[in-house]
Amino acid sequence: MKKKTELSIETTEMARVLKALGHPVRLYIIQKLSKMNACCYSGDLVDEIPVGRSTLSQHLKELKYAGLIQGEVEPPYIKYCLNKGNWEKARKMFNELFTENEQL
Amino acid sequence: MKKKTELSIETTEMARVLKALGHPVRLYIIQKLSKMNACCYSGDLVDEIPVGRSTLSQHLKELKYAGLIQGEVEPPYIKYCLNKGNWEKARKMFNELFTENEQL
DNA sequence: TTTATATTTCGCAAAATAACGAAATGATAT
DNA sequence: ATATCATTTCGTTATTTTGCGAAATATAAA
Repeated sequence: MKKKTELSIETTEMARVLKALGHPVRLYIIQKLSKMNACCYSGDLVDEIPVGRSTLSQHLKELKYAGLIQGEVEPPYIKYCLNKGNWEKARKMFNELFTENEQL
Repeated sequence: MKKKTELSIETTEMARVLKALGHPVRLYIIQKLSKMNACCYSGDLVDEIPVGRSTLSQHLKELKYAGLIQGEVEPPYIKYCLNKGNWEKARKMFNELFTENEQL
């Protein structure tokens, strides 16, 4: 093969998810939501994570944009939970990545 | 908890791996090495991936730094393979991430 | 209506990343 | 000694990311 093809959409999409997870603060949030199978509030997180409120908000926004979490308005709070559907998709992608098979 | 602790080393380390995988070119390389259970040369990759030689080299360096691949000098080539040990570690980390359990 | 509370957006600065081509490296072949 | 080949390093530029505090938003309580 001498042709430079574009990388597949699947690869690009998966890289986007990995990138969203590739920051300690964001990974911590996802670990927490995943492991405890729970939801959380920005105000709780800001006490556990060494980062300011506005920065935390920015990270939550990115996780939301990547489709990994979703926010539910619950005045005066916003409750953040895993996006179960996309999380399951991610699980499958990762599984496939770690499953050795012969074809490309 | 009102104390802002540092994020754990485990989380920080895992984020580093995820970050290394969070770029389409790097993910493509890892997918290839993982799925085909094979090794490859920079010169082969440069024909498949829409990026220049020096840029590709940079990405390989990052994957190496993250411990995901290793290079074996085989003049005049360099043969890149998955770092099996670390790859297995990564697999376990990911598995744990996707395994719901109650404790944090 | 004013006050308080939780969170986000804005504006900015510093740092990191991505990409490129030219030049360097290291090895072999002529 | 010179030429060739695969790859990396260097120097640079453009873009993105990260982080902060101040200001804005939205909602509820006094």
